Amino acid sequence: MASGKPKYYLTTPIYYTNGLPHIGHTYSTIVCDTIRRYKRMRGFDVVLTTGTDEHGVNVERSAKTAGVPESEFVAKMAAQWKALWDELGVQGDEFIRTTDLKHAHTVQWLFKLCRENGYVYPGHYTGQYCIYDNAYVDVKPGENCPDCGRPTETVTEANFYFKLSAFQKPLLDFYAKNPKFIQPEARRNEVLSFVEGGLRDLSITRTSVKWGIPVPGEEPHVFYVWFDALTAYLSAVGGPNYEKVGYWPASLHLVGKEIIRFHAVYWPAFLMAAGLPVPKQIWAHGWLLMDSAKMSKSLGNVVRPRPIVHVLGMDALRYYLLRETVFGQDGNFSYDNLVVRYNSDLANGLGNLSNRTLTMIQQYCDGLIPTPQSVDGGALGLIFRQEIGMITGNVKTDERGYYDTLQFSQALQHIERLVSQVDAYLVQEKPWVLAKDESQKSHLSDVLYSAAEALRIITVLAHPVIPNATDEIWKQLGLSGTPAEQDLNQLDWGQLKPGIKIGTIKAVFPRIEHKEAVERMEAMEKEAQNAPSPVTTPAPAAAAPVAAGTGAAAAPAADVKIGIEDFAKVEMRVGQIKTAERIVGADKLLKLTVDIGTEIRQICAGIAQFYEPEKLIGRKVAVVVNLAPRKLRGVESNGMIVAASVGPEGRPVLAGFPDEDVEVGARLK
RNA sequence: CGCGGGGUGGAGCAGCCUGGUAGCUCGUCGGGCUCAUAACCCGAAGGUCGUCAGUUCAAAUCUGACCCCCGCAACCA
Repeated sequence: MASGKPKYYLTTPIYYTNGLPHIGHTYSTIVCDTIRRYKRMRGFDVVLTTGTDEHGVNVERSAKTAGVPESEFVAKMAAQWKALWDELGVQGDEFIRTTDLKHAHTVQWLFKLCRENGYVYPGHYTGQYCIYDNAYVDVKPGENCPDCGRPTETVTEANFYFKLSAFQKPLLDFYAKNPKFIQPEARRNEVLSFVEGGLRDLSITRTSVKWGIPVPGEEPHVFYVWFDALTAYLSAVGGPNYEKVGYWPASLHLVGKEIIRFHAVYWPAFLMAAGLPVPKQIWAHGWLLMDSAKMSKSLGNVVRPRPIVHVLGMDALRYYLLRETVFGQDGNFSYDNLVVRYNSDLANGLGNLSNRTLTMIQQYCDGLIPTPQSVDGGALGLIFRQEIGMITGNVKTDERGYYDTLQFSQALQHIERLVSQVDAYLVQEKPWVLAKDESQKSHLSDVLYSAAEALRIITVLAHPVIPNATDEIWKQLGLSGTPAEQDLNQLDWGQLKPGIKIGTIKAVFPRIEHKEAVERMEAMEKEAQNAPSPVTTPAPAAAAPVAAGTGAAAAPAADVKIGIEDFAKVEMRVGQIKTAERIVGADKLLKLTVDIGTEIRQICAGIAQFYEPEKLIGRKVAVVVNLAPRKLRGVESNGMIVAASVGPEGRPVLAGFPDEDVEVGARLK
């Protein structure tokens, strides 16, 4: 560890293990891995931490559903997260689990420091608690649970508070002194206005939860989410011994925009309270939005990384995620686009260039890198020198390049341009013509040397994003070592040594038929969604999930079977709509009165966008009659009209009885 | 006055912070080349940069107002 290199510590979010990774988590992680690789090549001593957040009620509940102890449940989940990162070529240096012992020690230590400094005090948390879901919900007293609709109770529990309110000014001062602390700027403004609006103290422990890190000497208190999870960044690099290990404070926490507040407000406040150094920068990236229309009709339109990796390879996924969206902004994900990018940029672009260059060296130069008359590279060399500067910056002049500023799409666009330049250069110089003329021998050598040198530089530049393919090209060029070992500070035209014997030529990005590729990925995705969840399956046959590599599955608890006795609890009857009217100010809701045989009920239904109220009168529908009443838009609703949810947008279609005239009040079984 | 994102040639996007030739991928049309992964290169057609007003010598870019679209939340029991 002791090296003269500057240290760089970066982190992905610590992912919650209640579910399995989807494309969004993959995005965060791949970005971090790319930064890590880049910084390494830049001469930094880099540590990348990722990991899993494994505590809390949700895990408690999922484990119960799966019928396994919490520790077993999270161990399996964590193993799957880790396995996926390996498949994606992510080089995590630390994988921290919040159930790790060293993490527990760090959290307890941080708590102790905060408490000693007077920023922790015992208090009571009062909130609305859903006893059915076993969780606090964010509603007013008297309102029902937003998840299950059942009544909530006002519960008060003892817990410890963190004096966040004391940090409003210190935080604002800190933001002012470190204007780049929160990136991008839009997010910074958001956080600023949040903090300026005043900060309330934060409850950081629970007694209603068991699955958590115990608060020493204060059992049954356990630490609550953020105080636990955020601290993982610190426990990964030494915890209480952070000074000895030497990587704290973090250079960069990369997070999704939805959790910026916790990282930019709570986390620095905790650290300030403990008297510890705060991280240098928080970068919030955007979301990957799905064009759900095309994905799958079933509601789970979650895209997972594995099918893509299986069909196109991990480099393709990495490349696509970084090339297609502007870092920091929201982006779109689509299989169509992915395959188009793969074919145009990777197969036809870099892959083909590598192939044609090497083939010519093989054919015209006996497979040896030719000796040029001079190594300055002429016009092409000039362009390359410029572009190297734009992409990687220049340490000497302290200029920052696209990679340094996390403008990955720009960096890659410039690399593409270089590929294109070399293709044009080849067409212009026509080495295949020169090869037929003995007197052009030295010119031919110049041209093919330049092409090979260009390829070598491109390989180095692209390596942080597409590590596999660039390793392969490097080998095919006959070079020793790997692109990762190249020093980006020294990268320049003319460093390729003539006379090297090239390796075996092989397509690095074989072209793929568009339709077939998309179909294969969609089919795999679908299959994965239908597969039983590896953890929820009772009596896990030890074998499957981790090794099989098909572990992608619906979130646990999604496919739990119920017995007939559970179904019998639901009472559905035939009802006839008597009146129907729109509710003022509500786009989706209709207020209906429905005759269910024994009485006439008022029921709200979210179908206003698809059904005219007048046309509903007299219609017979299926009604769930024993549902707890709930107020919607201020209007009481006593039951539910049964409807099918059609299409990706979930358009409601009322269930009905077309075959026979049924009697109002008849029970559905 | 709920929060946020966006409206740029046929499609999908970049450029906007740091005003000054409107760029990329796909598609279309024409040409070239044959080393290469039906690839690659060159050229062409196609854009009032949502609307209106303002600032400026100069606006896709800055300011203001407005119109429209999309997420989330509310209202889908």
